[in-house]
This record gives sequence, structure tokens and C-alpha cells, in this order.
Amino acid sequence: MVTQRRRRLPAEERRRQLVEVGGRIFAIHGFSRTGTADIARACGIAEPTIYRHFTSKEEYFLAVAREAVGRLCERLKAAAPRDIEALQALLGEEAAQGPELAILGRLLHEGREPPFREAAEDAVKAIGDAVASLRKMAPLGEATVLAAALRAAAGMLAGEEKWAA
Amino acid sequence: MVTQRRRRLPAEERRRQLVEVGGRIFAIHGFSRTGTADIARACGIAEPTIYRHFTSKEEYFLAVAREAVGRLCERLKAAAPRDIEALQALLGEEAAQGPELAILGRLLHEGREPPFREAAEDAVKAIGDAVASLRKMAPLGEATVLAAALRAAAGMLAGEEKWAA
Amino acid sequence: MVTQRRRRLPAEERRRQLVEVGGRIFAIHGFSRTGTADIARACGIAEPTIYRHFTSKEEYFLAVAREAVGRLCERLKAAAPRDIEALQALLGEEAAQGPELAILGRLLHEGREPPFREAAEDAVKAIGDAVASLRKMAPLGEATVLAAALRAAAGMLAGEEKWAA
Amino acid sequence: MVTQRRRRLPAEERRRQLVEVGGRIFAIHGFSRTGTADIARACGIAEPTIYRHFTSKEEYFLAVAREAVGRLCERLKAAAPRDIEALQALLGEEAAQGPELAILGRLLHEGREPPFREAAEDAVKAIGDAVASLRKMAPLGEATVLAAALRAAAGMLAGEEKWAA
DNA sequence: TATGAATGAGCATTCATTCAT
DNA sequence: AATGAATGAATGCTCATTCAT
Repeated sequence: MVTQRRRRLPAEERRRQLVEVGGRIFAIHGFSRTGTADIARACGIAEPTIYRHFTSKEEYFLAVAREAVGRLCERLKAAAPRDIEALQALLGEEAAQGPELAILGRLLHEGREPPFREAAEDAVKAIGDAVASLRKMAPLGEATVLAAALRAAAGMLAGEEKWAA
Repeated sequence: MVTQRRRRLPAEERRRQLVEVGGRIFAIHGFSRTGTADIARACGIAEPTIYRHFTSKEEYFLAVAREAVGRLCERLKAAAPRDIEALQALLGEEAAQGPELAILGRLLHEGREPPFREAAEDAVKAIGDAVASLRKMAPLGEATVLAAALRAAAGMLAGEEKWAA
Repeated sequence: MVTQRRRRLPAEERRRQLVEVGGRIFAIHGFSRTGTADIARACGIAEPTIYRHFTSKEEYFLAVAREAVGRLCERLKAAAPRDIEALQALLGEEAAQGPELAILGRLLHEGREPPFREAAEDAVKAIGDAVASLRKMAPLGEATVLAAALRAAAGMLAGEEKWAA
Repeated sequence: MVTQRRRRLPAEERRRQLVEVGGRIFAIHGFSRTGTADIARACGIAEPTIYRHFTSKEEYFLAVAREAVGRLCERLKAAAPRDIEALQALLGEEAAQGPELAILGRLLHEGREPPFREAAEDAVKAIGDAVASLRKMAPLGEATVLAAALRAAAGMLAGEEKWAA
């Protein structure tokens, strides 16, 4: 299904498209290997248009990552898994259904570089909160989510990645 | 401790230096963010010298990664942890003592791209073999190692990274 | 007369400029000795701009060469020389008036290398057709054109090269 | 037949080998596309050894070219063709039997660049003298030789190039 | 809102050449 | 006589970003 080449979208809609389409591409290839040209092509727009919605590629990626982490945490909270086994099952579902886990992994991969460090740390904290319901084993729960994110980023849960058409 | 600027090393020694110094830098910054110029500078040599030992940056990184995975697997086998807790303790030690785990993580991160895919798959297999002693929970053991590698790459086991001066 | 440093040309016009200016430079120095930087400078543009019109230096040169051969053949057909003497006079004129003959020579010089071989062979065929009006002595006619091209490339008919300012 | 890897040849013998082997390679690929590494490999020696016999790649090529032109002229004189047809037959033979004609072509191709210009002019003069026996039609004779050289360089007489194994 | 045209800075890589041995 | 080790200078090419429209 090719993204339609409709022009002149309302700003917010275009932004949403960019976050969604860019999210998938960043998830698959990572930050460095994803070019602004790739994203523009996938969105059916010209490269400069990206810069009307984000001030830089880094800021763009951070926006994508923050939204992905947000969605992910909400779903974790909503599901409220009782134990590690339930959490792992949930994460398997997540990795297959959407790119969020992989995006988180890509963010963590960049987490050592200054512009991403803070966002990566925030993400880790947010994950920690989201699985706080697993109080007793919280660190293990958090570690499990992060590990799943990183493995999804590495494509090792890719066998069932339905979102990466 | 800055790498000394001694010139005219025998080929094998220079190669060893390149693998070691390059390994650290790749571990810290990942493949894409590491420039051949960075490595050359860190080794006290000129860029073209790298190409007298490796035919391309990719081949260089793969050599670094393969050697790191090899060392890592040997240590895993030697330690032969009895259970997951022991394995996790061991991996914490590993992450602190050397860049191998982080290098593995960087390799897995690139694992989707053709030139790295095979090496990444080989690494996963080798890890699987190395922790086969944890028979009963083998998949869990393997997953734990891979996750630790990715977390090391992301710097999340970095509290005590003695190797990253 | 220096190429004006007007910026922001429509794509087609810029391409035309690149083909024309690049043609002259390739004609004078040959493929290997002509750098993309030389051409960019002569056009008053930055190097990357070249790559917005051609995917590689080779493809660029081939485009230049094909257009030159095309023009040359058309002129040969239009002139329809009756005998070898007339052909030789015509070629002398050609060598003086435009770079086409020299460009053909530069192409033939590269004709052994794979990316150029086919274009070189096509050029030879096209020349053969263009002088087919000299039916009776066709091979001699073709050979004369090719030889003239090579001599023009070598600058041996350069005494009157008005195009090489 | 691979050039033997005998070391420590007397200087003059090595020089002769370099001129002969290098001559063939220059003939096939031209000056720019022939690397000093290619020649060294083909001679079974290390690159720096070339510089013990020639001060630069250019000087090396010029030596090769001068010797080739010398041999060629001697053979032209010895054969003393009576008319253009005889000359052309002779040149066909030449192109098939040895690289001299092609080397001359490669030299002429570089003839515009200062370090080669003089040698190219000398070559043209020498050819002129060599075919002076064809007094009556001298210019035509000279032109024929030069054209044949260029065509040989371009590989268009290659059907029978026995020397280019 | 959108883009066609353009680029500065940087990239991996090549190559003729040097020098100590 | 020969070479193993090394490099300065360039080369073709990429990419995030800008600007005029």
C-alpha cells in the first residue's frame, strides 16, 4: 500500500503522517541509516517539507521516539501484567503488532550520544513507572521491557513483525 | 592512557592494535557513528593505513565483531554459570571489564543490513552454543546474553565500564 | 568568456550546461584526468549539484559522449561527403568547430573498460551507418572518422581548435 | 604464463622487465588506469622497487613509450612499405604482434598534458621520418601510422592482439 | 503549505610516493 | 637490490539542511 501523493495536508495531519511513516522506517533501519530522503519519498513529499514540521532530523527522531514510548507505556499500564511471564507474552504481542518496541530500541542504541541521552533516560524511567505494578520484581520487569525493545530493534523478534510490511 | 604514537609496527601487531582500539570505539559509538578518521587518530596512524589491514570499514567492523564474539563465547563456556542469576552476574562483570558485550550489541543493531546479517546470525548461534550448559533453560540463557549485549551497547550496564576510558 | 555564475537554473537548463561545459573539459583532458571538481568549478556550481543530474561520473561522461556522437553522426549524414577527400576536409572542420570529435576519441580511449565498452561499440556502429553513403568505400570511411576522432582527442588536429578556449 | 618471482635481479635486467611488462599493461589500460601496484604485482616485485629504476610513474611511462616508439620506427624503416596499402597491412601486423602501436596511442592520448606533450611531439616527428620513404604521400603515411596507433590503443584492432594475453 | 535547486561539510577509499631497514 | 610500513593529497560521492519562490 503506497502512501498517497495527496498534497497540501493540514499541518497537523502531515505531522502525524511523518511521525507514523518515519517511525516505521526509523524502527527498521535505525537513526543513522535512515535518510531524510527515504522518509520524504515514503511520505510522497519533498525533503524540505520535513523541516516545516521538525527543526532537525534529530528532533524529528526524538519526537517519533517520545510518542512511541508514550504509547508503549500506556499499553503496558493498561495491560497491567501480573508476572514476568505475562509481561513477556505481552511484549511478544507488542513486537509483532507495532514498531514502538523497535523504536525504543533504536533510541536506546543512540542513548550514549548527547542529543539522545536525555530522551533515552526519560524512556527508561517511564518504562520503570509503567511496570511499577510489578512492584516486587520491578527491576526485572523493567529490564525485561528494555531487553525486548532492544531485541526488537535488532530484528530478532522479526519473525512476526506484521507492522514492517 | 593515550595510545603511543610509535610508528612502523609489524603488520600483525598493527592489526591487533586496530582490532583492539577500533573495538573500543565501535563499542562506544556504534558502526555508523564511528569514522575511519576517529579510529586512525586513536591509533596514531593515517587513515589509509587501516586499508592495508582491512579492505573496507565494514570488513573491519566484522573482524572486530567476530573476534569479540569469539572471546565472549569462550569466557561464557569457561565460566559455565549454573543458573540465570549466575549468568546475569557474569554478564555484569563482562560489561564492566571489556567491550565485547557492547560490540556484540552493536553488531546485532546492524543485523538487518545485508553485510552484517550473516555475522549477526552466526553470533546468535555461537551464543546459543556457549550457554548450552544451561540446558534446561537454554533459550532463556541465550536471550539473557543477547539482551545484556544490547543493553551494554546502549550503555545501560555502563556504571562500571572500566574499558571505556 | 567565463561561464556566468548565475545560480538556480531550471533543471533542464543546468543539465544542458553540464553536458556542454563538461563535454569541453572531457574532450580536452579525457575521462580520468577530468575531476568532478573541475567541472563544477567551470560551471560555477558545487560538486554535489552534478549528482542531481547524473548518478555517477561515468554515467555523466557517457551521457556527454552519447550526445556528442549523436550530433556528429547527424552532421556527417547531412554533409554526405562524396569521397574520402571531402570526408577528410569535413572532419578537419569538425575538429576545429566543436569538441564532438575529441569526445568520441576520449570515449574510444576508454572503450576497453566495461562501463564504456558498450557505448564505444554503439558509437562505432553509429559512425558506420552515418558514412554508409560512402557505400563503395565504407570501411575506409568509417576508419577515417574514427581515426580523426582519436587524433582530435590527442590534440593533433588542435591547431585550429576554436572550441577549446 | 606468470612472471616468475625471482628476486634480486641485476639492475639492468629488472629495468628491462619493467619496461616490457609495464609496456603491455600501459598498452592495455592506458596511463591513468594503470596503477603502480598493478605493475609491481605483474612483475612479482614490491612497489618501491619501481622507484629504484624510474623516478616517477610519468618518467617510467615515458621510458616505456620512447622505447616502443623507437622499436616501431625501426621496423617501419626496415619494412619500407611502397604504398599506403602495404603500410596498412604492415600496421595490422604490428598491432597484432606487439604492444608498440598501442603504447604509442596511449602516449598520444596523454599528449596534451605537459609532462607528455614533448614526448608525443617527438614521437610524431620520428614517425614522420620513418615513413619518409613514402615521400610522395608522406603526410598521408604519417597520419595513417598515428591513426593506427590510436585505434590500436582503443582496442579496435584487438581481434588479433596476440601480445595481450 | 510546499518544493525545486543548491550546497558545506564530511565520508570512505585510492594512489603515487617515501623512508628505514 | 629490495621491501614492509606508512602516508599526504586527492577523489568521487552522500547527506542534512537552506533559501527563494
